[in-house]
Amino acid sequence: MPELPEVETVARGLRRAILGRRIVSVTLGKTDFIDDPAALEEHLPGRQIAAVERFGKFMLLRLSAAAGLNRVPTNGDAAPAALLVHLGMTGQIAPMPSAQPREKHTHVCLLLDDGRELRYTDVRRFGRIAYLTEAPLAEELKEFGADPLEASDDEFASRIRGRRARIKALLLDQSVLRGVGNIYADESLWRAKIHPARLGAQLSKQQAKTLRRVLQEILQKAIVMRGSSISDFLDAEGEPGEYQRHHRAYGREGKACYRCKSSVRRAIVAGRSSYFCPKCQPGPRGFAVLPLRGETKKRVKRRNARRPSARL
DNA sequence: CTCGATCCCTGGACGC
DNA sequence: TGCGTCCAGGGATCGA
Repeated sequence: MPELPEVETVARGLRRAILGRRIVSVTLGKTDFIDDPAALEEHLPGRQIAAVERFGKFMLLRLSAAAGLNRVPTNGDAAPAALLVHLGMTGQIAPMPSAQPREKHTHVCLLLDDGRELRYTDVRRFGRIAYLTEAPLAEELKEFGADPLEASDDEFASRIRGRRARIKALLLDQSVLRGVGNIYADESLWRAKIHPARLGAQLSKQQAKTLRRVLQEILQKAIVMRGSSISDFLDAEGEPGEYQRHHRAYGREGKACYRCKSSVRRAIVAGRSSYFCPKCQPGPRGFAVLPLRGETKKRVKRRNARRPSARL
């Protein structure tokens, strides 16, 4: 769920919190989502966190040469490197007092030189962590598309309008644009009044232009609001975001469209639940919309039974 | 090139 | 109450 705005929020928090700190030691839990766990244990201790960057949905902890060494390292640690961190669906990363008990599903702990621990927790382990030196890192990053906040009109249009894939699939494709996920894809398509199943090549120049503009506006506003907390997203300070209150399509199945009051519907596009207004965002002929799975009397009754105060 | 299907993983919602 | 099932979805991978 963490997409560009959420990752940007976490990266900014980390920048404030751990920039310049030195890593003292490494403790690992489950490691099946880590590229090369042994490399973390071997190369992180002694390194200084020189920068925290966001690249699409990745965070990049830039590591400078091991500090204060009285000998030349023989394992390559004199050269710059980076820790690549992807939060997947449920990843969280934050510095904590070492004395604080570790949360369940904590899989990486980096003890810092100020006594705190930078902890990575990830219930579902859809995230990814990798220690990379410069060449492999460059190799890794070159596969990705444009940053949606930086792409020009022309670049955006050429990446979208030259493709026969569905616009939703293109927005989600990290090799086309880096950082957009399911929420911000649906939100930008709603605002641009484009159905998610339209083909990239089908968009007019004007539609591509509009889509780029609203996508940037939405991402920027979401960053200001510190992202969307729909499941369990928390930033590096442990705070939820606020942008979920501004969602106009995502998760609003059966609710009234903010523009035309039609019922927002859901369909599977590019293998993902996609929310849109069937009136504002007309779809290809005969495009299948899923039957509403909204409120049944039974569900309302059940919820009220759990939370009686919800009726007041 | 593009598609859908399948897998990874866990917890919460739901139905019976 | 408890148990089984489905769903959430970013990404990799594979076959059509």
